[in-house]
Amino acid sequence: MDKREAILKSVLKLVNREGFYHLNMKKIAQEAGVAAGTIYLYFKGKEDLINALYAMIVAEFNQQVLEGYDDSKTVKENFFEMMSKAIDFYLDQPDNFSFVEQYTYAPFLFKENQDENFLLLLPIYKMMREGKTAGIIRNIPDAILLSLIHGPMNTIVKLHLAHKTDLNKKGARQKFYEAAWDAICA
Amino acid sequence: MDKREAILKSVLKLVNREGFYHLNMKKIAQEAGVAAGTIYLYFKGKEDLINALYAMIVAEFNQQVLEGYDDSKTVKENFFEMMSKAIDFYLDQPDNFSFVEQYTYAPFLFKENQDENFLLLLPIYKMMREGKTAGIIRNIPDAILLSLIHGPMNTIVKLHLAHKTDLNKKGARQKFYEAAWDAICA
Amino acid sequence: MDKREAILKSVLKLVNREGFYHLNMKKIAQEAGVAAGTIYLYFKGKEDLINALYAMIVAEFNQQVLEGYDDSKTVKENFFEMMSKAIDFYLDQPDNFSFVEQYTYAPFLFKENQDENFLLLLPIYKMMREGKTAGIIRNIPDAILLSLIHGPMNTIVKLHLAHKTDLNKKGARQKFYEAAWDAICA
Amino acid sequence: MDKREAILKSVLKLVNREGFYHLNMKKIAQEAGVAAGTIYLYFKGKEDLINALYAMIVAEFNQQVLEGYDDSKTVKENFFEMMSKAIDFYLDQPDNFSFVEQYTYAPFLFKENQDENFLLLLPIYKMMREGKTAGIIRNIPDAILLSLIHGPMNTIVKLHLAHKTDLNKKGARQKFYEAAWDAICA
DNA sequence: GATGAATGAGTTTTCATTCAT
DNA sequence: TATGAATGAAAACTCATTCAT
Repeated sequence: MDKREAILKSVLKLVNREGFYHLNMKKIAQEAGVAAGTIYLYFKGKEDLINALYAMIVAEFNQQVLEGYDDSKTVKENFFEMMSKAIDFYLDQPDNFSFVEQYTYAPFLFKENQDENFLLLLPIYKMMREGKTAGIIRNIPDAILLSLIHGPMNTIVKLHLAHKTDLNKKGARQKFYEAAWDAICA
Repeated sequence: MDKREAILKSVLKLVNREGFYHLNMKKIAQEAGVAAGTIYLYFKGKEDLINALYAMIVAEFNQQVLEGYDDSKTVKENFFEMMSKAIDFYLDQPDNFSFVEQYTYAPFLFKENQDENFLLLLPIYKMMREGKTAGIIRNIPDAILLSLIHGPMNTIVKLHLAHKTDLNKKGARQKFYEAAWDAICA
Repeated sequence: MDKREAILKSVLKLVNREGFYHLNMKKIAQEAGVAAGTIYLYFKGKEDLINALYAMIVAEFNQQVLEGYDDSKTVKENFFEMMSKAIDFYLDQPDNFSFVEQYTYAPFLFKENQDENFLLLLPIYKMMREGKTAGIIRNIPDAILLSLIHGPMNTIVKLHLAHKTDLNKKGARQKFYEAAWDAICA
Repeated sequence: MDKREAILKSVLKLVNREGFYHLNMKKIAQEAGVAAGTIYLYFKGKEDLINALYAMIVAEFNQQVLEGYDDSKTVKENFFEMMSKAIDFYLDQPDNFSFVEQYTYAPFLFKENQDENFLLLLPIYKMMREGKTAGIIRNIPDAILLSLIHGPMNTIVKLHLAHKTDLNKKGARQKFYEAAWDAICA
């Protein structure tokens, strides 16, 4: 495998397994099967490495979620589709979820710009605006809508990954989507 | 002030200001106005200190949220009341929010037991069960309900603290409560 | 002994014994009989440590050389006295010489300000100006005079320390002073 | 250009620009426009490279300085000529000066034999001995004479390169030569 | 000959914890 | 109780050198 890729993957694995706190360059190198110095051929340092990983995940997430978006479908259908894609993304690669959560809540850890926390939410914004224009989605502030979409999705994934629920159980997701939809539909 | 208290408060302040990653015992001592060694008179070590702080916040949170709970009120009233109390808790002491979020998403950082992540959700569980029994709340799995309550609350506080919305604006909270309620009511 | 002092002395010893190139914090700590981390209690880092040592030596040198200066003496007497004091300074503490030489010729190693290279020459400037005013010293540019004073002194010390000559041999210094004086006197 | 040559030149440039301390093989390679590994085709390692460069400069210096030497001229004329050639050497290629100085004062850095420090002084020794034999130069120890010749020359070049004086100014050199001569002539 | 990715030992620096006062 | 200087293990990072291509 490409070494840069291997290093990023090993960070992902380690952050998920042991948390940011226990992450160190030696472990990353070992997990990736490279020498410690090799990391510095691909990244300026720990910070750069972490940021690069976050950027990669965000890009993949947005791409995958927006993939499900189809202008010819109804807002509700798009909402369900996006929820579905987003949940799939994290369920397929649970490490991504853990990493993103830890990254998001680590103020000034590895980022200058707090706003990038919200990069992950871009697909949601798109849908929200279209729904409000069409009068299908409640006319309440964007931030509130956002919280009603992102919040439940985030928490349900967390609960699933903590084995507090099983989103793969038949009907489970449908119920969730419907309920979440009721919070935002006009 | 009591030294133990001062130390806990300074952890809270520092985690919020600089994040877990940049937290260290010297800074904690300085911020608290005590000597580094003094911390060890009150806590076994860094881990114990962090855990003690988390426990303290959880206790305060649960107490404050459950304070608003009144068996003679309707489920919806109790829901609104709880949401309100929970949001107040974090808006009054924003450092608590940042700390709890970071603590929660730092797997195996300072805790063995992942379950304590969910200690904060105890008040919600109480309400949920009563509402379902009374047929007022949707008969869907607890975890899904939980995600529909905790998720939005969590996200809206985050957005407020990031100045992406203002929960103190007239009507803002009411709209939020109503929407969140629609997601869980039968 | 004072630990800060011990650390500075051990840098001096090591730079003289092995050169800047082989200097490292571990060796400094060992030589000083302290833990590696202790150095950082007294100095911000390696750079700060080196600069502090240089500043200390310059201060000692200037103090010792100017001590011999007496306004009631002739310029020539003062010249001899200063040469003598300067040579004594380095012969008594030969490590100082090696350190200062290496520091001086290490561009951008540990210093921003190239001008501080010339701090050591302050006593010479004083004497030069007075001698020129009195018409006893040649009326040629300061820099040339400086080179005729500092240059020989510097080289003779180097040769002595390299055992190429012996400045303690009877009459040796006197001959040197006289010759050096002939270069600058009118 | 010849690669070996390019590598040597790039060391010279880098040592002058950033000092020995910041010199490293990667920078050398980049500056020379070759791959890091290529250096090892021409030199055994860093030490060998540095020593080769020093040897090259010494050879060039001695050749250039001795070029001006003419047995049919007077000792004084030869002295002036040598001073002139030596100063020209460093003023034409200032990097040489910085390199030689740093090399000289880095004990045990790259050389076993301290005596090679004095290789540069060979031309001076030649003149000195002839002058003493002829009774034109003071009958004082060689080392003292050496310090009176090499010392001022060294310092004046340093001051010139540090822009503290200008040896190209009309008459400047002549004054310097005369003064330096007065220190050594009988 | 030439490359430059890879190595890993070595370096600087940090920091939780201890302990003499 | 309280201190804070001191520790030293562990962390991030550097860099001379090698070697497969």
